[in-house]
Parts: sequence; structure tokens; C-alpha cells
Amino acid sequence: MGVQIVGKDLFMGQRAIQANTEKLRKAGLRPTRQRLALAQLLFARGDRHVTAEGLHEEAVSAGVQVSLATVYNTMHQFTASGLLREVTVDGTRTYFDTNTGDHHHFYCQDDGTLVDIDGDQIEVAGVPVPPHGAKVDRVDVIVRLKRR
Amino acid sequence: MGVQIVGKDLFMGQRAIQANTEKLRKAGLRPTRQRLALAQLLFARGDRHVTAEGLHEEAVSAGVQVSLATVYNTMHQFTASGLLREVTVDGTRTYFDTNTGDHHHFYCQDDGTLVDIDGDQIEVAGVPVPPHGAKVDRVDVIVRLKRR
DNA sequence: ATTTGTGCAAATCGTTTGCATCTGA
DNA sequence: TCAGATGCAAACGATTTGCACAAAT
Repeated sequence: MGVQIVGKDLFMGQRAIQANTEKLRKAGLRPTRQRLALAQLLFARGDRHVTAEGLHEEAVSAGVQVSLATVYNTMHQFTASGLLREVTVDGTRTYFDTNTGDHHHFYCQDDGTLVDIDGDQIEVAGVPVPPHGAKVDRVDVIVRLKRR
Repeated sequence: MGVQIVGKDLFMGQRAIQANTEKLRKAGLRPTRQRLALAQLLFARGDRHVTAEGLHEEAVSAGVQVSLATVYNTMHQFTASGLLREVTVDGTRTYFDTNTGDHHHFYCQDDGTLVDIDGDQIEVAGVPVPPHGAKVDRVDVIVRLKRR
């Protein structure tokens, strides 16, 4: 007991299933097996930065049966529902961030690593008034790092 | 007089050719016909944000014979030489910015437009010390806009 | 039962590369 | 002359899409 079989995937505890089910429901998404499993991988351990490809590999090696296309779809749905946030730093790959709060990023250009910077730490002053008919959606600060 | 034929392209004045030739030489690049033409398109009128695809179209409709592959190569060479700067905002396309000085950007998410924000205007305070062995290469601020 | 999600494989898009051919110094 | 630049077309990798099938309410 305490472990329920989700399809063929037995890595989620009863608690986790309930928590994620509720999280998905609140976001207006049906708690399917794949979404539950992906949510578990994404949200179980703190803040993460993942690519679709990366999450797919993780899922597969955790024994979750899910296609790469579904991972892409799911991550976009999660993003649209506010469960994830897209981070664009590199052009060649899209990162998804499980931290949807106010924060910024270090981006290590040498190895493609992302590290959060708390929103409280950085202050951006002097943002000009947006052009006519537009309003500020978000301000992203990316601190690009290179090897010393 | 005043207009020299560059291959089949007669849109560059003698002055422009000389100016761009020198600019390329200083950057350590041989002033070929294509590079001269692209430099002219890029640098003739103030600060610009261009995609490779966009610049290629411009070149073609200006009567410049150049392939898309060469435009890509050239823009990367210009970037490596400090004549251009790459701006990553969208993931699906790479923008090149003729403004290589200290500045930031408005990004209009609805139509993909970029607008410069002067470096003096914005101040970023509180950037944490970079992780071990890394140093700050650059700080990018992207103000994402949406329609009001 | 009806709506919504999933998987697969093919299509797409921007970008890069290999290589034979030109061209500027 | 001859390193360096160009063009073309093919290769590429990440992402998206169309559609038949499966699962959730």
C-alpha cells in the first residue's frame, strides 16, 4: 500500500498521485497517466530547468510510457496553465522552468546550465514607458556567464 | 562617378564602398562583394534588428546576388568580429542587432518586433556573485510586451 | 457516449555543413 | 598564386502537426 500502479509505472506514491491530480485539475487539465507521471518528475524535487528532450529521457528511463510529441504538448499545456514557464536563452533549445514565480537567471554559456536568481535580489530600475498600445508583460534578466 | 558597380549591384556610392571596405578591414574580414553589400544594407541606416532570412530577402530585392547560406555565414562572422550582436528572445528565430553598444530591448511578443532601450536608462542592481569559476559576460534585460 | 488526450510518423522550419568552384590580395 | 569566400543542395536538429486509436468524464 502507499504505492499505486499508474499504468505500468509504479514509482508514484498514493500521496503524489493525489497531489498531482489536484494540481492538474486546478489548472483545468485532465489528470491522465502521462500528465501525472510528467508532473511528478517535474515537481517532485524543487525547482528545475528541463528541456522536452531531457524530460522525455527521464520519463522513459523511469519506465513511463510516453512519446516525445506528448511531452512537448504537455509542457506547452503546463505552460499555458501557469504550471511551467518557458525560458529562452539559447535559441537552439527551449527550457522549461518549474519555478513560475518572480525570478531571473544565470545562464552558463559554456555548458548550457541555468541557475535561478531570486526575484528579490535583483532590481531593475528605469524601464521606459512601453510604446503605444503595449504594456509590460514581464521583465527578464539573463546574466550570461563565461568561464573565468 | 559617385556610383561604382559592385558586381551587378549599383546601389552603393563610392563613399559607402570605401567606408565599408575600411570597416571590414578593421574587423579582419576581406571586403568581398557580398560582404560589402550586406554591410551596406545593415549599417547604412541607423540601428537595426534583422534576421538572416530578412536580410537575404532585402539583398535579393536590392539586386544583390548572395545565397542564404552566405548571409548566415557572414552574419556570424560579423558577430564574431564585433560588428553585430546576436539577440535571443524567441527561440524560433535569431535576431542580429547592429547596435553593439550597451543597451537592452523591448520585445513585442505579438508581432516579433524589437526596440532598443538605451543602456543608460536601465539599471540592474543586485546581481549576485556568479557561481565558482564563472564570471559575468553580459547582462541582458528583455522587457516583454503584450498588447494592452 | 462524448470529449479530450495520445502515439506515431511525416512534415516543417530555421540553420548548418560538405564540397566544388570562384575571387580578392 | 592560393588562402579564403561563395553557392548549392543536402543534412540537420528541434519542434509541430495530422490523423487513427485510446482513455477520461
